[in-house]
Amino acid sequence: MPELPEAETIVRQIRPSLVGVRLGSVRHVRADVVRGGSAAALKRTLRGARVRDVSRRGKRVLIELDSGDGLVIGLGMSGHVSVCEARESPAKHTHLRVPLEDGKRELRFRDARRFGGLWLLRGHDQGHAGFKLLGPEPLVIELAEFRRLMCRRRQIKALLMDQASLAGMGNIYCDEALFRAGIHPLTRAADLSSERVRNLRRAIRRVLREAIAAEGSSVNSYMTAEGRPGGFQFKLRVYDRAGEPCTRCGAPIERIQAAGRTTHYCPRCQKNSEFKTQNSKSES
DNA sequence: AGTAAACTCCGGAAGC
DNA sequence: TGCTTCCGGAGTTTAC
Repeated sequence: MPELPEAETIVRQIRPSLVGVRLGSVRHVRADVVRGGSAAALKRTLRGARVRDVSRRGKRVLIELDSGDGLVIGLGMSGHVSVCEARESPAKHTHLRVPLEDGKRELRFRDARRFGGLWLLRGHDQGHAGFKLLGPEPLVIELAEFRRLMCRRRQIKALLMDQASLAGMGNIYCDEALFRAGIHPLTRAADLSSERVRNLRRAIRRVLREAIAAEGSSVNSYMTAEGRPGGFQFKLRVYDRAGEPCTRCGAPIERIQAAGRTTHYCPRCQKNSEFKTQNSKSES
């Protein structure tokens, strides 16, 4: 599932093909995949526009135009972005095709499950555009601000996954960061000691940087923009490893529900004192 | 107000 | 082969 490292990988790969390039007329767009703005407005905005930059916000890809407008691509859980040969026959579930000015290549967006989508950003509402405001970037946030975030009473896992609190963490990297920080996923954020908060921020930064270096995790259908699988799935320590031995202590990794999500953790390495941990209803 | 849970969208994968 | 079930990012709704 594409999260911050996967989005970052896609951005790095398509950026060189797009920056400074003029877009042609939208060749195909599936109307109900356009969630911010209309398909007609999207066509009008993209046609003839020059790409100023390609960047990432949280787990979303942002294509900024010289006009000041922009296109946000949300990847959902099965979204794929690529710049490919225009004559290449489009894969199933391709919802957006935008030719580049050379006419030989195309920007494409494909998303089988359609949990992702497209948002048109008008110059004046950068950051909003129909979807909830995003929280700070986990690789940028300073310790003091991170501490303020952790003052809430929510479960730490729910808080980390909430895009309005922190932008870019999903199920995989949440579990991995909590493991590295030795924090039980059901702990209330406000109950974390000062030292644990500092460790958690460091664990988040490390796991995200390592995952970016490996071009993301291919656990389901994720592929880089260049069509290759990432490499970080081989370095996951708890995610999708229920029953397998902990890489640190050997205890079997457990799977529970937290914040409505499948959650993996080591019961020995991520043990918080009892009064700091909420009881799980669905321990398996 | 803050938190949490249920429901919704959808198709691939797994299980029977 | 064909059915049913499960899963999830995130918005919305509902309930404490």
